[in-house]
Amino acid sequence: MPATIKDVAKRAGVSVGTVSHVLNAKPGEFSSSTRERVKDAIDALGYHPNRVARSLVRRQSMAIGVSFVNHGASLADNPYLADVLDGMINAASEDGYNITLYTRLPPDDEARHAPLLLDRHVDALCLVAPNVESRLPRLLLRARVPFIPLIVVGVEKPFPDVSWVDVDNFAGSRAAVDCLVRAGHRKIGHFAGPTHQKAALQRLEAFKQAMADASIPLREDWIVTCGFDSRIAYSAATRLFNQEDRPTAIFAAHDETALGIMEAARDMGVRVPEDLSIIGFDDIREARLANPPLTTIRQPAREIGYTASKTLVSMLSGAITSPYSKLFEPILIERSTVSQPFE
Amino acid sequence: MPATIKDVAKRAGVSVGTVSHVLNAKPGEFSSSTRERVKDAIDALGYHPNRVARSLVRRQSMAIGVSFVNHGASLADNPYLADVLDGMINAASEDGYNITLYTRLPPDDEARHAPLLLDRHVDALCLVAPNVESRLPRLLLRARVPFIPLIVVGVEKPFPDVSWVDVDNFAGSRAAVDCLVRAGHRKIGHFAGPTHQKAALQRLEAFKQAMADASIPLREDWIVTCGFDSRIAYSAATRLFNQEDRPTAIFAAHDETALGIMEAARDMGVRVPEDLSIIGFDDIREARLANPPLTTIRQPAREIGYTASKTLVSMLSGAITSPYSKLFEPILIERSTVSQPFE
DNA sequence: TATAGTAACTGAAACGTTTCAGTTAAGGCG
DNA sequence: CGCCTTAACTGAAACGTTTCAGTTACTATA
Repeated sequence: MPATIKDVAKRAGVSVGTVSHVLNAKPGEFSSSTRERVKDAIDALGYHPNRVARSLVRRQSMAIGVSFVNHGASLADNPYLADVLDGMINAASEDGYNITLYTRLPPDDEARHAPLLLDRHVDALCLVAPNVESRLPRLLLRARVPFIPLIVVGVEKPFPDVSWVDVDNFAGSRAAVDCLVRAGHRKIGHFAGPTHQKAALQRLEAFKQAMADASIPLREDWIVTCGFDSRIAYSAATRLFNQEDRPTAIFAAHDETALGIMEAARDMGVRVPEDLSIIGFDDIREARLANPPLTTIRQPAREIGYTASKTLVSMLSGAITSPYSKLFEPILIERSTVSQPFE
Repeated sequence: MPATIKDVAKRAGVSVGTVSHVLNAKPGEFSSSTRERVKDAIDALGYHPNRVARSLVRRQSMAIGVSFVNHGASLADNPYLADVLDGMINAASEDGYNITLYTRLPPDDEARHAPLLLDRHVDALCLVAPNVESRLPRLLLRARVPFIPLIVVGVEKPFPDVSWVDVDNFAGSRAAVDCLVRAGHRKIGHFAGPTHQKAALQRLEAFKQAMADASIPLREDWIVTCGFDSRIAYSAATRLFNQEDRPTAIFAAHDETALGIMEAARDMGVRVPEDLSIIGFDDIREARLANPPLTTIRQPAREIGYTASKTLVSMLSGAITSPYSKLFEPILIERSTVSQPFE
C-alpha cells in the first residue's frame, strides 16, 4: 500500500491537518521545525498525495475532457485533430490542467455519451468536430448538472447557448473562389466534403454564394460530393476529366481531396496548374510537399485548440460567464497550383 | 449541486447501498419494483455517478497516463507521437480505459515529474520517447509506490526491469543501408538525428556496422548530425553538395531530414535519384508525397502505441507480471528516391 | 494579574461512492 | 408452531484528502 497522509502524520508526530497544511504551504505559516519534520517523513515514506481524494473534497480534478465525437476520425489520419489537440495541450499546460481523452464512448449510441462525459471526472469538456446531426451538445446542455463548462470546436453555433470556436469557413471559401476568379477563371468546379459535416456544408454554401457574387452561373455537374476520401476524389476527378466540357479550376473543400484530384490529373495527363488550377482548404502538412505545392486556405488549428482550452479555464475561474464564441480568420496560402486559365 | 446517490436513495425510498447495487447491476438480483423506483429517481434527478468518489473507494481510475517526456516535441510537429497516441486510444477504448495526457510537467526539472505522475490519478503510465539521458524511468521505478504499471515507448531497454516497446532501429538501418548497397552504392553518407535520442544513436551505430559488414570504409565527413530539423539538414546538405567528393547516396535517420536534403538537392540542381539516392526513416505522411516519393523505413507507430496500452492493461489485470518488451520489425517502403549510381 | 490577541497546531466532519456485515421478512420443512 | 434458509435490503465503515471550528500555549497590553 502506498503511504497516506496518516502515515506521514504519525511518523512526523503531528496531526493529518498539519501535514495537509504544510503540503499546501499556506504562506509562511508553520514553524520551520515542524515543516522539516513533515518533509522528512514524506521523503522517508516516499509519500505522494492521492489526487483522487483531493479531487473529491476540492470538487475539481484539474483536468479537461476532450472527446473526438466524429466517430471514425482518428488522430493519425486527421492532422486537424492532432493540431487542435496540440494547441489544447499547450494551453492546458500553462494553466495547470491535464487533458483526458474520452475513449470509451460507444460510437453508435450518443445518448449514452452524456452520462460518461458528465461523471465529474473532468472539470470541463471540449467536443471536437461533432457531426452536424450530433445531439450531444444538446444532451449535455440539457443534462441536469449545475454547470460544467462546455465548448465545441469546429462547428459554428452547434446549439444555442453552447460556446464554440471555429474557422470562418465562409470567409475561407470566398477567399478561395476569389483567388481563382482573380486569376481569370470562370469555369470553376467544387469538390465538397462529407455531408454530415457542418464545415463541408458551409464551404459548399459559401462556394455557391461567391460564385453568384462573381456572376458566374453554377454548373451543378461540376459540384461533386466526395467526403474526405482522396480515393473517391481521385475517381470522381477522373470521370470529370473525361468529360468534353470541363472546369479550368477546382476548389476542393479539403486538401486531402485536392491531393486526390492532383493525382488523377497527373495520371490523366492534365497539367496542374497549366490545364487545371486547384485550391484546397486546411493546409495539411502534405500540401506544402505536393507536386506542385498546393495553394490552399489555412486553418489555424493549433490556435483554435489553444483558445478552446483557455476559454474553458476562464469559464472555470468565472472570468467568462456567458457563452463564448469565436470565428478564426483563415489565411490564403498561395503556392503553385493556381494560375490563369490557358485555353 | 449535482444530485448524489443519497438524493436518489431518498427519493426512491431505499438505502444508498441499494442504489449502488442496482447501479452496478449485480446479476439478476433486486426485485424489479425496487429497480424501477431507483431508475425513475435517477432519471428524475438527472443523476450521474461521481467517478472520482468511485475511483477513491475502488482504488482505480480506469485511466492510463501518457507523458510525452521529450520536452519540446509536440503532437503537431511529430507525426510519430500522434500515431502512437492514436494506437493507444484505440487499445484503451477496447479495454474501457480513458487516456490522460500529463501536460503539467516542468520541462526543466525531471525530478519533480515523478510525484506528479504518481498521484494515483491514473492506473498505469506510458512514457513516450524520453530522451536518452532521462532519469525518469529510474525515478519512477525507485519511487516508493507499490506497483504502478509502467511502459516506455520508443526507447529500447530504457532501464532494467522497465517494460518497453520500440521499433528495431538496428534492423531498420541495416535494411536501409542494404537497400543502397544492393543498388550499387558505395559512397554512402548518413544524416544522424539528435544525439539525445537513443533511436538516433542506434541508427547511427547500425549504419556504421552495416557499412563495415559491407566492407565499405567509413567517411566521417559524410556523417553529419543535424537533429530533427529539416532546415539544418538543408544547410548541411548544401555544404556537402559543394564538396568536390560527395556521396552518391544518403541514409537519413529521419524523414524530415531526408526531405530537407531533397530540398537542398533540388535547389542545387542535384537530381534525385539520378545524382543522389536518398532513403529516410519513419515513413511520415509527407514521405509519400515528396517529389519524387521518398523511399523509407516504416515504423509501425500505431501498432506500437496499441501494444503499449494493451500491455499496461494486461499488467493491471495481472495477466503479465514480469517486465515486457517488444521490438517491432520495420518495413522497407520502396518508392522513388533510390536508384543505381550514375557516374 | 487578568485579558485579549495571536501563532501553531489538532480533531473531526465533510466529499460521494462501494462494500461488508448484518437485519428483516417470507417461505419451506418437519 | 418453531426453526432454518434465502432473498432483499439496510447501515455504517472505509477510501485519503481538505477545511472549519476549536484548543493550546505564548506574548503583549492594561
